[in-house]
Amino acid sequence: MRDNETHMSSPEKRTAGPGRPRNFDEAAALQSAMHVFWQKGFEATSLDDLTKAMGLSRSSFYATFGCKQTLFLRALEHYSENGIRGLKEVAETAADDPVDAMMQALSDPKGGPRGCLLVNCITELAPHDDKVAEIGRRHLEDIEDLFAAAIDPANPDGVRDRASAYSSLAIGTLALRKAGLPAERIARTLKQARTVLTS
Amino acid sequence: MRDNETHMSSPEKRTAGPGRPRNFDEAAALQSAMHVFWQKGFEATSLDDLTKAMGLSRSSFYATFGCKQTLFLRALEHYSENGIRGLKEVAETAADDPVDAMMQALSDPKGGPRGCLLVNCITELAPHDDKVAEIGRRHLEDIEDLFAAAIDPANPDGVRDRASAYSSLAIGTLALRKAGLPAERIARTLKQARTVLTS
DNA sequence: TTGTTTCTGGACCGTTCAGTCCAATAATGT
DNA sequence: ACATTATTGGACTGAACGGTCCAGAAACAA
Repeated sequence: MRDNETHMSSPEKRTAGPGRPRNFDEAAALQSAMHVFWQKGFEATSLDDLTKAMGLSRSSFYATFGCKQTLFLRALEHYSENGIRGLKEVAETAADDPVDAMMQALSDPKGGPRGCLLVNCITELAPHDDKVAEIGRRHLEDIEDLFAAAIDPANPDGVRDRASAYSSLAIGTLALRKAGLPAERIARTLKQARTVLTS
Repeated sequence: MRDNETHMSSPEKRTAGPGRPRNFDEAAALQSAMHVFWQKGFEATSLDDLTKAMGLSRSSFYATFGCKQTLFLRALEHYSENGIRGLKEVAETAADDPVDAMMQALSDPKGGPRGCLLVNCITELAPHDDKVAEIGRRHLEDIEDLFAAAIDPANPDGVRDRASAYSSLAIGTLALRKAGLPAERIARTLKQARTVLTS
């Protein structure tokens, strides 16, 4: 993505009528694409990577998703929605210490060493791509909101700043993971920092 | 960088002798290259970008630096050395509260919204490139060492974990910056978190 | 079956990429 | 001045990129 204004050919709306129906699941394809972007980043992901992972021909790809950039943004939205919903569930499930549970979930995401797709994309693209920055900002704010809601209401001092600190801390550990530092040490760090930040 | 094993043609050692001397400063060229990588990342930086910024012809470029990948690694090393030295100076200068000074410096680096070159590269490349991961790991550990040394010796409990928490926190805020969150809010968050983490 | 509509694979296009190569040039020692 | 050596710019290469296009196959309604 070297340029903000891409060709952006939009997928023509096809009238539903008689004729061959598509034999792939658009949502599943989107999910697959998301995983590729997650693993390789935007620039390093080629159309061959995408079509192969999605099980689509190039034609179907462009007819359905328009262009790489459009698909990418949809994948980011998809990731964000799923991630925030999952994080909310984590907080609700671990009602005894939702903040700690959220920190663990953020720091050790299901994506494994791939980290958080949106944090990756913020780092790679946000400074040069407004749309990515926008989605990223909203994602981060959603996370902060969840932290703010999970913070013990008996300790309401500087809730917003503490929520921000929690998410920054968790996000920061992703870089440590990616650099190859042992997960065990990171978890311990997080645990310790959390007990201190609570007070 | 789609592949770990690149062509890696090494720059032939030129015997010093009579003949035209090079009329550019290798260190300055390296510095310029570093800034380009810092701004655009590895993948998005083309050789034209590099040669233009460095003021070199393609021939001189390859004769001097071998290949893009090699230059890149040298730029990372250069950045790390400079950064760690600068951070150490920050800590020594602000002797009253070196931890706070370091956090500020890390969170609001001279690179501005570009964040930290090494954190960017860890995010973009470390999972697929061992050498980058190695340099990044060392950089992060150096930062942690500086924090550990700066922590009040009257409070020696869990020094290592606290140092790790400080750097994670500072590094995490870089993502917030890149996503476009206002610097003022981030600084406030950091300040508040720091006062709590000290206790 | 026939007609219609949509999907599919692969060929194709123009651009850009990292890297190579060479004739011309410029700075040195003698 | 001359021979020597390294630098320089720019042309070039082969591969990979994102995106387009089309002929044919496949699935529906009738």
